[in-house]
Amino acid sequence: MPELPEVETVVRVIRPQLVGKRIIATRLQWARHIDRPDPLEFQSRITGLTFLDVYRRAKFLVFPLDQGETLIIHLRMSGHLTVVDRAFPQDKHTHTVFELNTKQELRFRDTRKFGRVYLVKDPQEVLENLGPEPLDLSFTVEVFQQLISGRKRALKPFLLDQSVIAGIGNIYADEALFHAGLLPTRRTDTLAPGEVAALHRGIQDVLLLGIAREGASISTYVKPDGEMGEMQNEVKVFRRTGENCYRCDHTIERINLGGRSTHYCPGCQK
DNA sequence: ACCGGAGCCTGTTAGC
DNA sequence: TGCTAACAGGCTCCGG
Repeated sequence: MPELPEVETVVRVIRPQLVGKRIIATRLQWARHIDRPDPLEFQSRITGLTFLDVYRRAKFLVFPLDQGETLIIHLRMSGHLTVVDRAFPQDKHTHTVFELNTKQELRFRDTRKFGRVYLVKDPQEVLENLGPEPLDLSFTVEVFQQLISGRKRALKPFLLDQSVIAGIGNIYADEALFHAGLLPTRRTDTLAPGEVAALHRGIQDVLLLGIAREGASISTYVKPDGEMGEMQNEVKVFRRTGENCYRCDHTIERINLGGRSTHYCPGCQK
């Protein structure tokens, strides 16, 4: 499941492959991928436009084009982006394709069809409800404390709320809580200042490690070239139910919290 | 403000 | 071994 580090990895790989190239045609083979505008308008507006840049905002990939248009893609659960030669065999779950002026294609493969594609004049229309980027220099402990203040909520759903902090998903939420030594069921209004700082640190540590390891190939995620990331080898609790904690002698447990499977060490996390 | 549930999807896994 | 049913998971919408 692509989260901030996985999406960042995708951006770093495909940015140099796309910038300066022009879309000469699209193949929309499962039209519901296109969130807006309607597929016909999408196709006519995007054809002929050139990629000016590629960047990440939370788990969204943002592609500024010329003519004041911006393409935005969210990979959700199983989305995968790759730039390949047109002759390269197409996977059966590739539903949306952008043909380039270089005999190459940007292909969006998405087995579970949860992903979404947007073409907008103003990116804020799609991105406006997102909280701060947890790796921005402006995301200080003080800012994080401010986000926590006044809320009464279990830490796990708090971390997953994209309008509070943007980019964390199920894997990195569980890992950040383990790094901070905090139970996922702890409530935001019970944290001491030192615990807030530990959680802030835990979030940044696991996300930076995830980027350094080029993402976690745990369910379906692989890098654009099809190779696995390395972050799955660094994971301390996620999907380690019943296995021993690396730090103490307790067994990793799994509960359901806010409709999400949640993994933690009952020995290390308080 | 927060919680729970439904819905969207299909490959994988658990259970018989 | 082979089948079916439940599950996973990000996000949105809805009602409480």
